[in-house]
Amino acid sequence: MTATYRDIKSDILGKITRGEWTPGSLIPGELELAETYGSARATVNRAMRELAEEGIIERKRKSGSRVRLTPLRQARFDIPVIRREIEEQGRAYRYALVRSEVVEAPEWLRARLALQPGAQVRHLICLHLADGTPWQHEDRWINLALLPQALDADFSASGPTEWLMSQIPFSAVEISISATAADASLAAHLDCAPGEPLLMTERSTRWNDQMVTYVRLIHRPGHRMTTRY
Amino acid sequence: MTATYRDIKSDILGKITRGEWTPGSLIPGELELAETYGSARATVNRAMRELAEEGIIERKRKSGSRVRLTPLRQARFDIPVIRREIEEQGRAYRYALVRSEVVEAPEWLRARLALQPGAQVRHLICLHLADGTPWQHEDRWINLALLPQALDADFSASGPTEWLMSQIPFSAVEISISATAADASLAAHLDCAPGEPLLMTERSTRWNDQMVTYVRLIHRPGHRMTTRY
DNA sequence: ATGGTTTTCAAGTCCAGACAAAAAGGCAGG
DNA sequence: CCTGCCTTTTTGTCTGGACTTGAAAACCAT
Repeated sequence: MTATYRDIKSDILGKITRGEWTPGSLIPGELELAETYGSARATVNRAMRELAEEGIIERKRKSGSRVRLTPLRQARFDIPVIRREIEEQGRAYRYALVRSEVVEAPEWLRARLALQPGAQVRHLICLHLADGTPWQHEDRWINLALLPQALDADFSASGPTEWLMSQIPFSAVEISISATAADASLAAHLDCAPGEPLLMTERSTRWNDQMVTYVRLIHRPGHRMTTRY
Repeated sequence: MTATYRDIKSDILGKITRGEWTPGSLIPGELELAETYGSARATVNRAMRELAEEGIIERKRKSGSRVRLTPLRQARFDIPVIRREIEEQGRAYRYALVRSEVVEAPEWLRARLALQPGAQVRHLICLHLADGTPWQHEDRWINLALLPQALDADFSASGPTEWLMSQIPFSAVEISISATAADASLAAHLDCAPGEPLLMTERSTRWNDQMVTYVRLIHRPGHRMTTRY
């Protein structure tokens, strides 16, 4: 019958959304709240900590907790494993390897991955399809200095993403989203008009301060990433 | 000198990224870990809980915790308050109201906001500029049935986003990102070529199952949303 | 075998108390 | 007035103990 940290959390959130505690105002201290809710301070602490993580309130030692003036909105998108994303829609997933080569890293990639001049990379272009229609275009570069196994790996049957997940642990990732226009090759692969606006996700994966792989994922025309909270 | 939950967390993460504990494998139980680290179970619990939140491991009662086979990657983007985003770059923020009208909600908006036929909405088009160059185009619709104050509010000096934050508490938000092409009007406002691919963020804000506002934010050409982890 | 019931185990939560660490505010000396 | 030190307040974390809950597994009767 006693208050759970969830109860406390939603009660506080209620007070904020109902306007009882206005943005910028100071929230009672943990000790006081623990008393009013009849719980331990640790329980109040957890409730408040989670609210802070969610960007609702701001906490500082000595000064106390206050309602954020600008509720820091953050969107969390799941980066799905593409095979699963498609199969969960009840559609048939198909993978196709468009191109595979081992080359010296071009200038722009060297800059991005901080590679030595002359470094070898494996470059792959793949297509992911749902019920036969193109879903995503994958342009993948793998650092062979760090992942020599990638030289012999066979990507004709399944994509490099799944292979990579079994090969490397990761330590840091940078994701970036932007819009780009379809060039001739993209248009052909994604079955759309040249110049069509497309959503692009770029991802660099790092391990111990070394870049392992860089991928440019171009989504099918009209694709949208959605999240709710 | 004793292990903190952070120590434990990073040690476990290390074991996973180094491959000592492989994807799918079972992690020792909290009690056992507490013993090996010489800490209380609650401390181990916090470490493990956070790892689970971050999608590194998967926990189930009775079965125990195991390393996720597909490390659920999720990207978290901060949705900045635009004024601040620009000012933090040391650039001058400027706001301009392009258009303001009160109209009957068009069909597509009614469908999206679940409005009654004939419902009145306030429609605003604004521009946010950094050092005089266009940064973001805001196309905002406000439900007047829910927010009648919006009828009289003056948006000529500052944007509706900041006004709204002071007016409504929020309860649920849906954010969606996609790519779109610049039409003639967008091209003129954002100072780019028609047809140029642009990143678009759409946001619907709800309060108590009623749609309060819908906004379509079009970012300047070349804009990218980035996150790291 | 089959389906329902009980056991058992691991995670989930809570508590009361303790100490640590950050930071604001006050105080003293220059 | 400024500077550095000390005190106090508040959050941050840890402990060792307890009870709760969900789900797998074992048991039992059909």
